[in-house]
Amino acid sequence: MSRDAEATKARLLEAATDEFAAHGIAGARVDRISAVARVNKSMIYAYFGGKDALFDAVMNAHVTRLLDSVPFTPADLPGYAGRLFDYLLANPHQLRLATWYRLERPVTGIPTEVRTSLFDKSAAIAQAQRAGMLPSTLTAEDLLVFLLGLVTAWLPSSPNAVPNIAADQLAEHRGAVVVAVRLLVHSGP
Amino acid sequence: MSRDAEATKARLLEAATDEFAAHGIAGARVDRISAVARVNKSMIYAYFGGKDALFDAVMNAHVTRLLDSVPFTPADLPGYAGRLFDYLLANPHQLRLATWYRLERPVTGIPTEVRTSLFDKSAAIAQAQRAGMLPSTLTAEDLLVFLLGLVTAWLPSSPNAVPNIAADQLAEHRGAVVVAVRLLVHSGP
DNA sequence: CCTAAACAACCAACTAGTTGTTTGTTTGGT
DNA sequence: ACCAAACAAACAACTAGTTGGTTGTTTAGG
Repeated sequence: MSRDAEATKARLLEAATDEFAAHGIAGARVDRISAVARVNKSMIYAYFGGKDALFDAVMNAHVTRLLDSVPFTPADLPGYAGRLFDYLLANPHQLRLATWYRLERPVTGIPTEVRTSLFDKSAAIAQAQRAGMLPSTLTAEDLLVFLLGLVTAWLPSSPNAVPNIAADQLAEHRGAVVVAVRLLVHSGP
Repeated sequence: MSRDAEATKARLLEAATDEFAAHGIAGARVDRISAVARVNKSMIYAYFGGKDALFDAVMNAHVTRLLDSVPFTPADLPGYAGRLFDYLLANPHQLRLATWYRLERPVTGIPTEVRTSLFDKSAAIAQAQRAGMLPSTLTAEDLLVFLLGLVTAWLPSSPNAVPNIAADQLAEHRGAVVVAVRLLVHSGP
């Protein structure tokens, strides 16, 4: 158990996740991360390269985990919204990290992984619309973005100053999210 | 023009707004603020008390300005959504400041001013529902939060990793936002 | 099987620069 | 002459990143 590079890297990543999710890039402290991970600070620079690169590593890990944890189902958008809501509720770091990224990385733009993912989802919705399985009241892009907006509306770290309520109380709004998305995709009678 | 306390305070507030909106509380630099405002650094402490208090001053100014710039119309929620969208598009600092606040002030909770504002709006929606002017498919609270989620969905600094597009391109989505809110409040045929 | 060189993992201490905040003094208007 | 407004300079605390050396693990030669 003593000298395990992979285990050390993992401990650093875990501690970094908590630290970055709590304080963002500028607010995070390298010393705190290494202290929590019980690893010498210099290992961060040996394994990841630096503070910013460590944040990128944390971010990438979370993005890939989200993307293949919640499969996209263009034929069942309300169901997708519900599952995405569940995931974000169970992984509260995800949204905070994403929000920090959006605020503190205005230049970099969003990761290519996410970009292509959004592009693919949008294309899938557009195809479903052409097939008549989804209404064309809204464009595919709008529909996707609004779905995300509805899913994140109740969750903390949304820009909307919604009261920060406990996780079990948040869960009560899952049904409403699904209903709202259904209203968007069942437009008309 | 030289010795005007109010003018210096205003210059500091303006510079602080840009700085905090760009970098948040932890990332903001007091030196940059005073440099941009062309005011000695120590005046920040004389007039506001410190970095955090300066952020609060900036935040309060923006909140009150937003609240009495965009009147709430419970009978016309799509219209309200459109006007709110316009305001946030014209004042890009607003959403960034609000998001920084949410992320970096987890303890404080949201300002009471905002809290009561949300409470009042929610109550007004509930009353309109009882009067039969709005459907009761969703609770008043859900309806309000989803409206905010839809309005902010396309805007930058939303947690959703939506491509950062130019302001004039964003404006093209205004119509879609209004339509989406209309779908929520015109449930059924 | 043994041992010593080679290597990887790890650490304590240090550096150079930055940060928010304070203090003592100077200046300008009335 | 008075006092608020403004400033320059200094301070103590903190921060990301580095360095030289130490310790455990692997491996090659006998």
